[in-house]
Amino acid sequence: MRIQAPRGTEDLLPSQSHKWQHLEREFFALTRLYGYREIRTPMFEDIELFKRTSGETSDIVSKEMYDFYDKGERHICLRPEGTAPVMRAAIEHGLLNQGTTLRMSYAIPFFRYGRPQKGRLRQAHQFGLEVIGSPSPAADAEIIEIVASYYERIRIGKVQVMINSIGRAECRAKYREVVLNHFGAYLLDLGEDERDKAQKNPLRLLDSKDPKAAELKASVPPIVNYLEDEAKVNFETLQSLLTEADINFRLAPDIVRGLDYYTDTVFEVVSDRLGAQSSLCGGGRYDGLIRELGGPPTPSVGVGMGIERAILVLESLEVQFPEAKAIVYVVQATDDAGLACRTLARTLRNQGLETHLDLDGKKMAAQLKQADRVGARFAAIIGTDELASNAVTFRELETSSQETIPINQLGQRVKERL
RNA sequence: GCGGGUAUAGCUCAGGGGUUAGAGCGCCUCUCUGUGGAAGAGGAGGCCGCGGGUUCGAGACCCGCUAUCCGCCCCA
Repeated sequence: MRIQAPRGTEDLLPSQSHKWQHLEREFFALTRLYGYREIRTPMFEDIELFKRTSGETSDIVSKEMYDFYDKGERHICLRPEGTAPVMRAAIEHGLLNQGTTLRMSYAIPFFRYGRPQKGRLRQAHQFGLEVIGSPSPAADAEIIEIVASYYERIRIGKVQVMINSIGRAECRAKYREVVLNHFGAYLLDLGEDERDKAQKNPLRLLDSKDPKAAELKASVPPIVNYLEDEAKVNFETLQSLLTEADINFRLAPDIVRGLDYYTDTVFEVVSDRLGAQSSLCGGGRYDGLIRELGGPPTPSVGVGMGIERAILVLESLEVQFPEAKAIVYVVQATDDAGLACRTLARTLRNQGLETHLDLDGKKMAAQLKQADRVGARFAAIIGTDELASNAVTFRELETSSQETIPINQLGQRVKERL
């Protein structure tokens, strides 16, 4: 059988890579303005890292880890998310407690062993941001503001951010009981999945799509009614900061998120253009995570934004991506012009112009065809005639207009016409 | 991990037991010996996803596998 890409992985082809490059450029340019610096961590980690942070009963850990044993019998996991590795690195390299708030950005592949479908891959990619060391809701607001402004900047448009607060341990313990009591006897009517959730993490009953559960959850009092005083104040402050920043947000009592490490603020942005995998990005605060990993208690907040999903939305909106267009195609019209053509191509490249040259001794017509095909704007033609007068025929492909000019004026002429 | 659909040329897709498997687009050559796109003519290109089975005969029917799509679970 012919070897194909592993299940749930994708090749990024040359015709598509400009889209990714564009999104990456915009992401790092924008976040740099807020003081974020890129961090790169390994693609795989000791599996314990994720077991400790995401929670043994979370879906990611219990069934979606892409793990294996290496030749040294180490239990390795391809990272299923971005936050825990960054925190591990921050602790390991002593980035904490240096008297400043740490802001880090990253663009990474991550891996989850699930059943692929549109917008869900085994190897997917995300942009991530982490603000480490600030307990303030201003940090939450900053992250959300960046996310909203990023989606606007890449022309997904003005998005609505769904926010919620799930408080801390005390609040959640109380709220677990509230949810369980509320569902109470009806639990028996629900499906196996829902009963399983009730066992492991009752909060997750709230994002169930089961019709009966949906009916029941509508009448559960929202978790924000049970927040600790401080959590409550923070959540209110966050809302007023978002209002002040003109962010379009909505309270979403049913977003609870699948990872154990979240505290207080959780949020996500969804799109109706993504089918079942509707989440464009998700994030929240994780004040306990660093201590869980053996670091000093360090309140932090972060977000992960799906790259494939952003591109799916942009494609469905038919947004045009800036495309790297070939600029000049140097055409060798006669056999004696080889040296002149190669020299000209070098000169143009030294002037910063993308320049293509036929490698295979194709006929002139075929070279022009190539020029057309690679999307060149101009052809620069040299043959015996031009050679004699140190000239070049400068042709604009779209209009078919051409003129013969001194060869040393070509670079400037091209730049004038761009 | 569960349920359902799909798999034929580079791409989009027809063909539903019977000789040498088709179309459109794309590609190559020529008409056109220093000029791309248009038109015409010619041409190349298929383990019909993989493996097994039924049959005189399988691209077609059956089973398994793999991949992909849709939904569930879950999430980016």
